[in-house]
Amino acid sequence: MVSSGSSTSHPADDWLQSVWLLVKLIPQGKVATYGQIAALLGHPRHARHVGRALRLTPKDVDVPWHRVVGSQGRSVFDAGTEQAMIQRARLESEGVIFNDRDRINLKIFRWQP
DNA sequence: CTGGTGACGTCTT
DNA sequence: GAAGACGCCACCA
Repeated sequence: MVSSGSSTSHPADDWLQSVWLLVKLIPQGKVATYGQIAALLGHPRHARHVGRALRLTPKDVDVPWHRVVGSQGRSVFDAGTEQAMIQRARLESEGVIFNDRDRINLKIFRWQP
């Protein structure tokens, strides 16, 4: 059966699937960075593409995107935006502590596969 | 093809 | 430590 590329699978889709799959592995109460996800997938300099993949995540796919933050343990969203507040609320409800400067201590909360 | 853009990261001031 | 410049690369007008 299908051996070579299924007409329905596009290289870009493969990337999206890989990102979603990995992000799903982040346990509750832990976070990962975009760069970390990219590196784990074998593409150290594709942090932005991880973000793109998460942005394209369909609603019917359950992916804990809120557990992915910037390299400084800070949300990449501007404070005040809907996304930023949802992310913070969900993380805090999982036990993640935010700094007085809205920062997460990666030494403690970073996911280590 | 060229240029602008983006759920990022790193280096330099 | 904050802010700006660059780097990276897929995508789109």
